[in-house]
Amino acid sequence: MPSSSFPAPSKFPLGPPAAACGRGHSAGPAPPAAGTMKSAEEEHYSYVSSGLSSGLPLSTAHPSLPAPCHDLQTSNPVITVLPSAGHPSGYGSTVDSGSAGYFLPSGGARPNGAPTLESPRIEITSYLGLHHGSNPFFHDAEVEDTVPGARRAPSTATLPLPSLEAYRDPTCLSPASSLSSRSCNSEASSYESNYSYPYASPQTSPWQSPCVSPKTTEPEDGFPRGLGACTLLASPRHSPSTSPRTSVTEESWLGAHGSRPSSPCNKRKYGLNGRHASCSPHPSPTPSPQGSPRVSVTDDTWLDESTQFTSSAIVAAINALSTDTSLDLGEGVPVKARKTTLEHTAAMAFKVEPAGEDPGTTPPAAAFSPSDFPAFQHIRKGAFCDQYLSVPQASCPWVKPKPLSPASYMSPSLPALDWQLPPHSGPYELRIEVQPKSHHRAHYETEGSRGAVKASAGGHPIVQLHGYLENEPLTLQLFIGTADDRLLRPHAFYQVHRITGKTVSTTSHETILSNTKVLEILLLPENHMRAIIDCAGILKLRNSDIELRKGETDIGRKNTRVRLVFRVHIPQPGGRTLSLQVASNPIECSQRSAQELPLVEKQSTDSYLVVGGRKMVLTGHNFMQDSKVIFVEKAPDGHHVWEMEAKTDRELCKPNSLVVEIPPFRNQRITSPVQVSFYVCNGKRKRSQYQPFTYLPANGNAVFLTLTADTERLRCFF
DNA sequence: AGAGGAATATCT
DNA sequence: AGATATTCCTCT
Repeated sequence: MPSSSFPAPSKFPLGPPAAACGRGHSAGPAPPAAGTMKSAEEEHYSYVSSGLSSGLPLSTAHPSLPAPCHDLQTSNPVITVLPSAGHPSGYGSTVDSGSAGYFLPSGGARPNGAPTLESPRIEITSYLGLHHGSNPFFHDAEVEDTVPGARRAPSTATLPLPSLEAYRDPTCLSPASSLSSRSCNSEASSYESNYSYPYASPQTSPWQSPCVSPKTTEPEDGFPRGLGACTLLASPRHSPSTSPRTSVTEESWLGAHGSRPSSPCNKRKYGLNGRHASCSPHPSPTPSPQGSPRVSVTDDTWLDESTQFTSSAIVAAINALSTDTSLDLGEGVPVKARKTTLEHTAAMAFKVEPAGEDPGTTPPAAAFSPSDFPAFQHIRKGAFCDQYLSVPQASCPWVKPKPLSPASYMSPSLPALDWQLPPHSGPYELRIEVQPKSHHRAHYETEGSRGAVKASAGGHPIVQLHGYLENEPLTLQLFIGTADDRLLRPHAFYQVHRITGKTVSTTSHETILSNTKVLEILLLPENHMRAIIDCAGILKLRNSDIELRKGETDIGRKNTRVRLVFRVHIPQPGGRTLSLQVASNPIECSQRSAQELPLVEKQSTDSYLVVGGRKMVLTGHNFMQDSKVIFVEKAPDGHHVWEMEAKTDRELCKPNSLVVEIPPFRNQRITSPVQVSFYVCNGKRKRSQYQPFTYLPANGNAVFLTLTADTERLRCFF
């Protein structure tokens, strides 16, 4: 089994498409402009194309689809995909066996396979309500492929869409869908997306239309892969004509882009107007409540991964779903406004909301089986793509399609990237043997690569699949996922960046699922199904670009932590496929992390003359350009304290080191011992920035300055 | 390419 | 004013 292939990405690089799917469908952000939206139905129709294309399996391809599972089990459900062809039912429905279940995010499939939603059409109502219907999260793991037809039903659902628009700026309205970062993601999963499509998430619909630019629709793109779906079709809906946005061409987009909007709002507006004219109008003064569902996650918030599967996990999941969509309770405060941190709390609580939105969660997807709507699959991409604002490719270099690697194959039915999968099932366990460093500065498209993610102890992360005894190599997929407290999903603001070169020992192949770039790495039996991940860097996309995408509800500001997400699809007897997934520890991707509190690990000497003006070298971490060293003298009486800033010799400073000149002590006339200490501060920050640095000598004693009788020569013993 | 640092630009 | 986000520069 080689690999899985991803559906072809759509043309858009950025594409929200995928995301769109996920989210949109599910939760649906409410489309701001209703007008723009097409009816859900339409969407469906549009999709029509044939089913998925099949992937091309290489050796083992499995067409099967993922199935959601219900069980939450802590463990994780596994998803198996059945190849079956045919029937629709399966897709989300059945649960399969055992193991696995995995959660679907929003989808609503039912265990039995029946999609939760049934009606074919999607109603897009915007309201909050939502429902998701059933909990989308859990579905049976296995998914069978069913016939396309079968599945379709799912559609049903009304997607609750919150009013998405509201979400960000009233004016701007973004598409809303909330899903956070994932929004895109959702799409990412191609399959699912497909499935989801039918639903048209609220968000989707509305936006889509506008979005759909003709081009998007085009298949082109180049991505032949899998699903090509995108190509799909230009579904009618997409037809440019239809959509207002048509007018907006990339160019226009570019133009807009070109000059980055300074503020998000502007951008958005721009986007809206331009693209979605319709939207603009809408901007209801009142932001729709729902607007953005997603609460943005802030740094603060994230939880451990572990939680995800626990009961709390469930809750979390729910929250997650809701989150995105969430309408804020309040009102339509733009998501951004909200900002992260807080939100959690409150937000979460109620989040449950409409499911749909969350891309990440997107349960909906699960619900549908591709089979049901073959066409959809394609659609999804296409649709999605369209829906999102297309980003100029230029801006999204990473989007470029690449040739399939041999290993890859497209399987139409692999679980969407925002589906929650277990790390182990039966004899198999996908494990991260060596975790990545907790910090990796991502690079912007305007910069050169900043290299591969490394392991904290040097070297690179290592992933291994245990329990696999076959002789066939498998494809390990890697994408950048979120690290917040909501369900794991592709990160909208970061993409994995493939690194090649002589220093890279692991070859990889790049594909795009939905809006998510995925790196495919072979796991070879001869290597014990173990791979050294030295080919994965992290690309940061501009917040403003991503936030403009339709359906994207996450905000990028302060959303700088990610996780490396690894997946493997193991063919099972009977044609099913077992999908396992494991995520790394969180990785802080901003430069600022390096600006955190300075830490002195050691100083150049432990004893030397300090007569005014001796240089001392401090080595540690997080020293910055403006780091200052403040010496503090405390008189014997303990009441007289003087602080003095040491001069820093920048020319002699090297990374992670500070060369400072110890200032002459004020109390030179004091003949008794004077306690001296110093601390290092970065930037202009004051309190929080100042990190009283307690210098502790090796023996654990405090720092004392012993003044000799002659006082001219002071000896400092640390 | 791969880093590290920092100037600027943008929010909050 | 501060905190963050992006873009630039420089160096190896």
